[in-house]
This record gives sequence, C-alpha cells and structure tokens, in this order.
Amino acid sequence: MIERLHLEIVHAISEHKTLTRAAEHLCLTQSALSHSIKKLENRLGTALWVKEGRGLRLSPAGERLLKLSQRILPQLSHCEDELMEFAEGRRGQLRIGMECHPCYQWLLRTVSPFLQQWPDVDVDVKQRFQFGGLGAILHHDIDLLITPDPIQHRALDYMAVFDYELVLVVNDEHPLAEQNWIRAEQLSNETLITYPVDKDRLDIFSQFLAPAQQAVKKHQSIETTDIMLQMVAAGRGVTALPAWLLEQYQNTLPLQSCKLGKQGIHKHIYLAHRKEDEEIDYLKGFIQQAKNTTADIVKIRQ
Amino acid sequence: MIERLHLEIVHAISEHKTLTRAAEHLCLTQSALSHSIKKLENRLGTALWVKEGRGLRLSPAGERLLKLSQRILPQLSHCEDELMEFAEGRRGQLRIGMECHPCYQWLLRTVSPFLQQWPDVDVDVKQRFQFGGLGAILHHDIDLLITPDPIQHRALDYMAVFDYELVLVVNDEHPLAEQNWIRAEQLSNETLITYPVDKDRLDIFSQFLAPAQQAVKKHQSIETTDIMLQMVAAGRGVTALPAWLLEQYQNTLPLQSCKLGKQGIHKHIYLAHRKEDEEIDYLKGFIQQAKNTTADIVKIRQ
DNA sequence: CGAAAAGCGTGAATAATATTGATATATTTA
DNA sequence: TAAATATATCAATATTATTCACGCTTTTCG
Repeated sequence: MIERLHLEIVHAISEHKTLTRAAEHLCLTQSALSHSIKKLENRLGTALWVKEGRGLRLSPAGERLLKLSQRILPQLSHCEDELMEFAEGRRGQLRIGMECHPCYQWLLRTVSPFLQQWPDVDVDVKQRFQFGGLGAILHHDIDLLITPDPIQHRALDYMAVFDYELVLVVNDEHPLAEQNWIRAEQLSNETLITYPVDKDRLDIFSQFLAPAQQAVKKHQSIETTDIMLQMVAAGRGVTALPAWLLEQYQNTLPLQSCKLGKQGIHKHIYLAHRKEDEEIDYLKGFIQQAKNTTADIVKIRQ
Repeated sequence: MIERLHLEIVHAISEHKTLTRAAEHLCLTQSALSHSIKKLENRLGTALWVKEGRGLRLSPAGERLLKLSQRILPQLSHCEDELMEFAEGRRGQLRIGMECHPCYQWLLRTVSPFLQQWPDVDVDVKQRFQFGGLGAILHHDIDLLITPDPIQHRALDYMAVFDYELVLVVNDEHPLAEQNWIRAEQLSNETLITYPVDKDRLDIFSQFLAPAQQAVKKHQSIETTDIMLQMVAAGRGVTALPAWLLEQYQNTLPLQSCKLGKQGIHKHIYLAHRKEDEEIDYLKGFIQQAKNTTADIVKIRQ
C-alpha cells in the first residue's frame, strides 16, 4: 500500500517545500505528483498534507509518514549500494573448508593479503562438516575446500596448491636427531604432540603408525604451532609437521627432522571450487593469491 | 529501484519455499512473480536466487535483500496501522496552549479522563508562545487554546468553558479574613504568593494592584497549588486563586477568602480551536470532556 | 524405467496504472 | 488589480504489470 515512491515523495516535498520543485527533483511533472498524492490519501483515508496559502503543510499523519521515510529510505539505498557491489563481484562471502590441518599456517598466509585486496568479502573458515568436505562444497555450505583427496566430481574443479613432505620434528639432543629416516617402532617410547583433531585426520597416525600397528607412549594435543615447537625444543616430545613449516623455525629453535619411513610421507594439497563459481572475481582472486603464497613458500625452501 | 513489492516477494518466497506457493499468497500468478524477479535481477545486475533442483535457493545477494525485507516490511505495515488510526480519528496529537495559569487544575481534571477515552491521542501542554496564544493556534503550533481573551478571528471558534471569580486567599487568623472585600492598598504590607509566571499574566497584578498603582511587600512564587495553600494556611503569605479551586481546600485547611475590590474580579475562560479542525473526533471528545469537567465543578460549588 | 507431477522460464496479448499536457482555481506579491 | 506562483483536475497517452499458454527440467512414484 505504502510504496517506496510515496516515501520518496514525502521526503522530497518536505525538502523542497513545494510540489512543483519536488516534482523536478523526482523527475516527474507537478501533475503526476499531485495525482500520486491524492491517490495515496484516498487509499489511506486521511489527508497527508493540508493546503496552506498556495503551499502545503504536513498533517500529523503526514509527519508520521515522513518519519518512516527518513528511517527507511537510507536503508533502501544503502542496500542498493551493497547489491551493486555484489553485482560487480566486489562483495561476497568466501567460506573455506579445511580437511588438512597442517595447512592452516599456509591458509593464514593466503587469507591475510586476500582480505587486504578484497575488503568487502567476508571470509569464514570451517573445519567440521556433517557430510564431509565434498558434501559440504556440493551442498553450498562452503565455497572452497582445501583437501588432500581430490575426488573427481563433474561439478568441481581441483587445483594442486602445493606438495610437501610430512617430517618428524625432534630436538637437537634427541637420539633420533641423528637418523635420516625412522620406522614406526622407533616412536613407541615417545610423547607425540599434534594439533587437537581426530586421529584419523592426522597423517602421522593414519599413514605411519596405524599401518605398522604401532602406538606412541603418550599423545598430547596443542593448538598452536609455536607452542608445539617450543615443547619439542624443550625435549618434552616430538611432532610431525610439513617440512617447509619446520624450516622457518630451525633458525631460532634447536630442532631437527627426519623422514617418516624410508620414502617419507609426501602429501599433495588441492584447492577445490564449484565449476559454476568459476566466474566469481574474488574467488579467482583467492586462487591467484593461493598460487602466490605457494611460490613464496617454495622460495623460502630454496 | 528496490520496491516494496520486491521485498514482499523475497519474504514470501523465503517463507513458502517455492515460487508457485509464494505467488498464491501474494495473489499473483507464478508467471507474474517470475517476471518480476527476472526484471529485478536484471536491474540489479546480480542473481538473487539460483536454481536448485526444481526449486530456488537464495544467493548471497538475495540473503542480503531478505535481511532488508525483514527489517523494513514490519515497519511499513506498522505505519499503515497507525495511519489507519489517524484515518479513523482515533490517533492524533492534541497540543494544548494555556494562557490562564489558574486553570491548570481544571485542565488536569479534563485531560485525565480524556486520556482514558482516547488512548492513542498524544496530549501535550504548552505554556510559552513566541507570538502569543493566538499566533500559536493560527500557526498550528497548538491545537487548542485555553484563554481569558476570546479575540475573534474568522479561523477560530471559541467556547466559554467556565466563569470564576478570582479571590484573595488568607489564613483564618489573618486580619483580612473578616473582610468581605478589600482594596489594593490593604495588600501593601503582605507577602503575595503566586505561580511562577510573568506579572502581566497574573490578574492580581494586572487587574487589581496595577490599576491602583499599588505593590505588595514581597512577591514569592511557588509552582504547586498544594504547597502554595499550605504556606498561606501557615500564615506565611496570601494568594489569589479561583474561588472554586479554594473551596476544595477549605475543608482541610484553615483558609478564608475575600473579594478583590467591591465587585470582585470575574474571569471568563474560553477554549479556542480552529474551525477547520471541527470534524476531528478526538477534538470534539476533548471539548465534550471539558464541558463535563465544568459541570462537575459547578456541582462542587453548590 | 518411464510416465506423471511439481517447479520455473518465456513471449505475446491484455489489463492496470502512472504520467502527461492543457487548463482551472486559489493565493500571494507588487 | 494584474502578474506570479502554486495546487487540482480532466482526458489522453505511455508505461508497466499481469495473465495465459506453453516449454523445459527435475523429482516422485508405480
């Protein structure tokens, strides 16, 4: 019943004082405005303006409507601005799913410059999915998936982000520090420190200890890489991390690494997105940023 | 650009899940809805829904629009309800101007039942006017004027509300308590207590003391009638009040009155309203209530 | 598996609505 | 009192919204 145009009219008349001038600003004729007003007043059953001399004055009901227009019109035009940003691909949300916990550091390095570049894109990182990472991206619960398992699907595109080797990290004085590579049995008397996620999502368990049917003396979880490595450096346990991540700490902490098994554990990490999203600018931007981060990491390694 | 209909559509689709069912609730065909949507999406340059199976799912831009509609639609319909009340004469504002300070008690007695009867009418009482009470009512700064001066004007109607005599109030023990009437000179050694308004708006000054070129020993102002009369009863001064108002206190306080001058000062109080407002229900209601109050007061006097 | 059902999309025709231009009427200004 | 400034109204027209009929896709169910 009360349309946006009516609010614009109330606002314009209150600002420009006369119907005629308000009409100009609304790109209408005075006649059109007069008609609109009369029609609205008839529908509402109450006058919104009363004639005063050769001009108009708002009635109490009109004042009420003016108050409404002052509250609502800015909200409408602000929303339009935001939708314009959606249209131009500047605004959006990027929900990233992670199935690879050691990649968290890598993700942070990618997200940080991305947020600078796309100030209107909201980034969210999710780590738990009801139907797995694949289900999540297909059900639109997330928009990007960081995963070690590039399960092919017609609706998805995968991009190899980076390869890394998972290595055992020990302190300089540790007996294993001398070893080039170790067998699972050699961890049976160690305290193993990991991120706080399920064992079957930790490669050190699923790809090294479990196949050899071995266990560690003690399993301890710590959230942050820094503290984890401080603990290892202090001889309080060992951990498994991507080699490139360890390399950055070796200057400042007395740490050594060795391969897990004779061949070592080599991981390939992929970034998945829905094919339908491939034209979204900020998504392309994120993928580009991911490549840059990877290149930077390769540089650090060399 | 974003019209109310669009907000209704977003809301209805989100509530009823399918275009077809939403269309029913909006009293439109599915086709009309589909057209409206496509047109809006084209104008905004972004999809608001994406097809999912045989249904629709909101895009991020659509979610944004839904949020807007949830904020705005209730405001619009609430405003419509209020305007409906304006149309039915149930809602409004009644700004009352007072040029007669002793009438304040009378006004309170009128306003109180009026507010019960018209719960949606906002009453405001003003006592200061830039261009006088007459100017105020003509300029629509107030809607009713309570005044002792019924200056005729083609745009105004006056109604006599009540007559009263202004009398001097003294305590039982006071020398003047014996007098039937007094001359201005007899106040020259008294403390006069009045409401805190300009002297030229106090009849005791403008119609009694000033014509006789007399002054009082001391002039003190007090806001409330109760305290004023407590002071008089305690022998701390004298005051001038409408006779009917005094009568209500004489049961509980030791007070006497005497006429101001041989004839006494007789006042006629009028209620003015603009002729154009004469059809406003709640205004008629107020005037009716004013008559009732006056009748009640006459009863009390008898 | 395959037909039926449930949805959405589109184009041309039509109905509804908004807008205009010309003109009338009212008020203020000079 | 004439000129200027406003709003109101009418009939004609332009614009916009809505419908109807049909096509297409996906899901459901026998």
